[in-house]
Amino acid sequence: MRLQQELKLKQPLASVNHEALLSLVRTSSLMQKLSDRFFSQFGLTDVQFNILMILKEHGSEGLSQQELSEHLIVTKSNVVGLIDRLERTDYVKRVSHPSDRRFNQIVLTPKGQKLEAKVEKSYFKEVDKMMNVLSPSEKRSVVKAMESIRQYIIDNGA
Amino acid sequence: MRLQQELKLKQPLASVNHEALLSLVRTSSLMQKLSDRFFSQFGLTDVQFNILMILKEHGSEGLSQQELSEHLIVTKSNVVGLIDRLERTDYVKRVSHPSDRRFNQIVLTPKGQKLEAKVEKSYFKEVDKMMNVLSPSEKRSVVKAMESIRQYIIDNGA
DNA sequence: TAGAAATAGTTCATATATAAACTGTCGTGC
DNA sequence: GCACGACAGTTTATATATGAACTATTTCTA
Repeated sequence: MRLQQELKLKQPLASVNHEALLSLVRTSSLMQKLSDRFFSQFGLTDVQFNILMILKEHGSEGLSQQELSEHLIVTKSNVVGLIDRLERTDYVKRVSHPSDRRFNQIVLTPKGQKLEAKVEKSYFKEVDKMMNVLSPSEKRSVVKAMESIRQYIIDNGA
Repeated sequence: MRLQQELKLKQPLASVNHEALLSLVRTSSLMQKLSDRFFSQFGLTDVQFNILMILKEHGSEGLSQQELSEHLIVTKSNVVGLIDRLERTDYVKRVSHPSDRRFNQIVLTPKGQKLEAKVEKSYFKEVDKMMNVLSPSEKRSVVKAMESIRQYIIDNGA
């Protein structure tokens, strides 16, 4: 559907720049909702699955909450609650760092590892289904455009 | 910066599809943060400004909370709090529909109109600055790609 | 080495978001 | 004309997110 209709605008969008921006924002908002629905099948949220994937990559060493907050680009205060909830469901645990008691090492439990492996399979299938609506050259073009926008944001003090 | 570094991945991304998806998600997350910082100058959030813009377009008739929730693609229960907060700061008001007391018509106050006009100018300048990192053909390509993805999501029951 | 600065994590107040259960109002059909 | 269904809005419990103020621990420095 055309963006103008989707946004229920009375007037066409005056600026191509605004149209491009809104089309990005709108699309990622819908992708968010699709992913919420997908992960809720497994009793997870998208953020929780993302944490499980990141922790899997870091094995038994795990990551500190500070490091996790940098991976997720969220504040450390947010991470407290995220880990609280994942600990309650026994998917991750906090392990005290042996030589620096300021740190928690967050690691997957066996239960968390099992769930991650199971969900990951399904997840990549869904990703392929969705992204294959784009041709290979469209994908490259999107990746490149997104990189330019992120560079602008970083240069402007993100 | 390359996505792999930004996401602090140990391994390169295995799939182009996943790379394209993460590059979208990451970019919109950073755009969100940039826009948070921008609107906080004016004591607003991005969502609040979006509501002011939508209401401006609908003048003295306003919109019901239900209609607003469709514009914003959020649930009606979310709209309750959004309007509560905008009413507290006197930027919008709830007006009872004259012939159907189930409806609230949400309209801008004069204070809200003034703020919207002021912020809008600045906002479009920032949008132009950011989106002009893309060439016209890149913008068209992004708009087209985003439309394809949204179509997929809608077809898959968004 | 004692005090200050830096760092990791937590808590609190607040904003945004959902789903489910609820209230109040309006129409329709019998 | 009244019961029932549909619809608008609200409330509640929960998840995600921020910034500011706080505690505990470690490190740096005077």
